[in-house]
Amino acid sequence: MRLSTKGRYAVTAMLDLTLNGSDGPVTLAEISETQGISLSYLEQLFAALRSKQLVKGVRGPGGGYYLGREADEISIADIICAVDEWVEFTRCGGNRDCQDGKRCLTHNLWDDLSNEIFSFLQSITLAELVERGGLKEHGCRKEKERESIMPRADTAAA
Amino acid sequence: MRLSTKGRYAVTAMLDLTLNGSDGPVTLAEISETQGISLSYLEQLFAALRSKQLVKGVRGPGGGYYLGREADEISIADIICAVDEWVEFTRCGGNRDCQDGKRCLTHNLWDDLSNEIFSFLQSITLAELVERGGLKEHGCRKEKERESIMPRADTAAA
DNA sequence: TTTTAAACCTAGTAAATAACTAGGTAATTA
DNA sequence: TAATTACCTAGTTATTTACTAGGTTTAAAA
Repeated sequence: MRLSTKGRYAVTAMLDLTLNGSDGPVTLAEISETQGISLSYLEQLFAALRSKQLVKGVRGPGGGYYLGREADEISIADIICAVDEWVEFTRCGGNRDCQDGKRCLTHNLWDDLSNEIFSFLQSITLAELVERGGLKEHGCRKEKERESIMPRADTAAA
Repeated sequence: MRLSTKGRYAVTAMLDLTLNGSDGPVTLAEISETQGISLSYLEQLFAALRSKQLVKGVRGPGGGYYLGREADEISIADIICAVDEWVEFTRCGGNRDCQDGKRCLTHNLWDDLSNEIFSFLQSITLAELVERGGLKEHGCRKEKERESIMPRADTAAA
């Protein structure tokens, strides 16, 4: 499991879909504007998300993106795995007898950690994240200002 | 908490010290040879480890490195934090009201995950790792071949 | 039917980092 | 005094991140 800002961007964008997708598709231009992520970078992230059926694209004017499944059926692990492809913590390529028939000494460590992180992220869905954050009421973009989910890079504290 | 091969190299090297440090200091040349990590890169890693008192250097012929504390008093988190300096998962710089007085929606998520990973790695010491791996008997480099702890990059499976 | 707004696609680029190389100096032992 | 080690500094290459620039399709709206 790899953890980077890339995966966090993807989670942020998916959260934006969750919050604002109830009345029509959300455009990447909107997400780009609100969350401060470049449009073309979002397109790349969404290409990966789409290939895993986590989002559905609608072309043409009035188009945009929907969640590919219900928000309570998409885990954070799903999202991160889609954009940050799995990188083994070990160098063994995943085979269990990497060291002359037995597993190398650190193998179990990184394996366990990897599982730990994965199950943590898999246990949290987009729906739960919205509930937990208590920000469900901010989702209606027709009546209120859209809201940034993550601080912008340029306004982040030093 | 950042997780990269850098931190894994450091853990591997520290494990080598743990296994082979019982009869005199271990040289970086030995670790470099056995674990397949470049000498100069090891020197950089050990500069960081030394600054955190995780290792003690002994200069001159017959010199090398010892563990800075007992193996059961050094956690994996200690090692990784020494070489992979902490990078916030959030962009908030750690302040709790990054989003107009309230915490951003993903803040708690990354915060929780970060804590999860940290406490996992903090709960495991070098000593435990050696016991768990059941490789304690391989530590005597005078009588047996030294053993690679992690597969070399060039021999790793494709 | 034309225009327009969006997804969708490809290639390239700048910045950061990881991992390494090269070439030293300083301390300690034999 | 010579050898061996830690210790230090300044580069270099490869990879990845995040972005830019330019397209093409699709479908709604004018």
